Amino acid sequence: MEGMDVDLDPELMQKFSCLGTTDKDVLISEFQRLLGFQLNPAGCAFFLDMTNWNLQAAIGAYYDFESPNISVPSMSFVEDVTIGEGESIPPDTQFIKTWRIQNSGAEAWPPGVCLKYVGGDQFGHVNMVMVRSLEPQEIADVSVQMCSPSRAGMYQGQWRMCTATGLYYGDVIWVILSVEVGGLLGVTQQLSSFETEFNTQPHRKVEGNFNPFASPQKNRQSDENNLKDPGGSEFDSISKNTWAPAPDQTEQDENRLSQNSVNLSPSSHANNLSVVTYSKNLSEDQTSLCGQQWKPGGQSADTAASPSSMGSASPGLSPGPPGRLLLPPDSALRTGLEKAAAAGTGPERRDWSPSPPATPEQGLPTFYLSYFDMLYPEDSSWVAKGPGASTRVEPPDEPEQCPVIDSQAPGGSLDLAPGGLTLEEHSLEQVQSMVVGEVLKDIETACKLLNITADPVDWSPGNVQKWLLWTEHQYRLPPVGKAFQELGGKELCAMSEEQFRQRSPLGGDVLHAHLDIWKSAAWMKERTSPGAIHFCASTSEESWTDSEVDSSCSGQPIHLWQFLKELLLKPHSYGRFIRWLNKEKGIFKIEDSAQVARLWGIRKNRPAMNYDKLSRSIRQYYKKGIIRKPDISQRLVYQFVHPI
DNA sequence: AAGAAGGAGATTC
DNA sequence: GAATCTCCTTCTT
Repeated sequence: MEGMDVDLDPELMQKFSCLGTTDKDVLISEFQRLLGFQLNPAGCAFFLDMTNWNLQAAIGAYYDFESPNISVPSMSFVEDVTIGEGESIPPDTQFIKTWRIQNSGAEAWPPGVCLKYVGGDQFGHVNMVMVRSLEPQEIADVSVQMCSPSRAGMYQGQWRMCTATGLYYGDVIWVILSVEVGGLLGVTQQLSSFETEFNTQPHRKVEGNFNPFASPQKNRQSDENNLKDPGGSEFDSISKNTWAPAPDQTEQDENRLSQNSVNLSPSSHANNLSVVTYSKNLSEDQTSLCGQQWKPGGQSADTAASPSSMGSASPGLSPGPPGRLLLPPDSALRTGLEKAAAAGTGPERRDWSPSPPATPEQGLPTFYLSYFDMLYPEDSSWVAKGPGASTRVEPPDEPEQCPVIDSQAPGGSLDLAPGGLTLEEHSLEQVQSMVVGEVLKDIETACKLLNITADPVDWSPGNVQKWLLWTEHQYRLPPVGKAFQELGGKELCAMSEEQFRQRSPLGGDVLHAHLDIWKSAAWMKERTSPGAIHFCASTSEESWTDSEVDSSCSGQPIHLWQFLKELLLKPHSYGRFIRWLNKEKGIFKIEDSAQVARLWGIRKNRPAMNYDKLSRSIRQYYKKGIIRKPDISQRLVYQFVHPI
């Protein structure tokens, strides 16, 4: 972090000098302009490269690295004005969601800030509303016009304030929607609209006690129970730990530690785990660890800890206490995780939530520590014995069912869950097994996308290269180039960490750690289902349920339409690249054409793949009756002719 | 400028 | 030969 612009690696400088594409030049100039020309082009290129040439992410990275003391606006969620906890809404109903928020900082917000949809369900087409610059401590209501989904169930979406330069700040605020036939809220709102001016102006100032729909009591209770907390979301507490700790917040966090709050979907989709977060009063040493105290391979820590990878949390596989988890007791996973955690390398899970990933406040290392702590209760005071912590497990991607298991257990509770475990232990076990499941799913997904087996030992040199490319990309590792060329899986697995480091001084140890995770996962899989390591037979209920789509193990080359469905079936992992607009009708939208093309290129081993080519292939489906443009044609929106 | 549409030859399996 | 991949032109947003 320190001296980033001073001591740029000569190799990187060389790379920068070779960056000749117009696109990159444009990005560099735009980046430079947005930063007020504080940074030279090489420095701009560094941050852009680090963030996969995502301008917004690069800006976040820059502020994180270069300006730790920069004043970031503060925003605290005050309460839900409309759509409080326990209120239901009928399907397909327009409504206004209003939050009450406060500028909790000491400075007025900069002009041009907005509230942006960052994850979960969007409920309609609005994904952003401009918000007036609030003065310090000023409270305002922000409203968004939304429409409830057509199917009953629990839904949730996340929104967050964002500056004009793309810097996310403040609490992640939530829309929790219970859609029920006969739900009253929409009716209430509609009726109220006759009497009361609708709160549609996003920056309407609060006047008096105007709040036709609020149920503050319920909201408050709901906050304490689970999904939100009154003083700020879990993200906020994390962000404050990693960004700009506020004494008040710390105090609040400590106070909040008197409860454990675990929301688990009964379906226990392991995917949920990627968004496990918890409010924890991180000790100073933990916080400093989050701050990249541990630096594998010197510079790699800085590189790998790119904030671009921070907005996500995939735990990596971890062994637990022997006998408690299904992991090999002698697994090297802990080491691997520890390093991955400390390096701040996290898979680029852009869907889970308060993305985008590159906000400086979302310290991925913190998330990793979260998992790490969870899996090692003896090392931490998390659920089992902490003075308290709040853990949140997101509702599933398919939100038809989202009951909440609320383990509101005050510290020291000895409530017994079935099996004689304390409630905390029970929750911990649930979380642990979900973490494991999550990692297995990550690996499974990678296997399918890369068309490789799960067991690294079986990899051909080509597979190894794919895996390396994938891991570099996912974890933002410096490219290893030809360092592992010609190596097969066996050779790779036989290599020590030191050998990894020798071949790739900048990220070899992290690569080694991730390979360990794969090895252990394969080991585990073999133990549980001998001879079936290839994830062909999905065991989870939601994983690749559409068998016609799952061609990766059939030996047949995958079709583009199948690949697209694969991505769509994994909104948890790829929702930021491609997502359903209307699953029933098969209408989907490519949100990030470049990334989808890139994934397709990886899958087909076509490095030169781009959206132009991919879209041409999609268009070939028009006459075959596989994909078409929807009736109302929109850019990047397509429709499967025969939806599932 | 990016995306959409579609022609046409090349490539891969 | 099917299914892209690649390159291209033209048009639209």
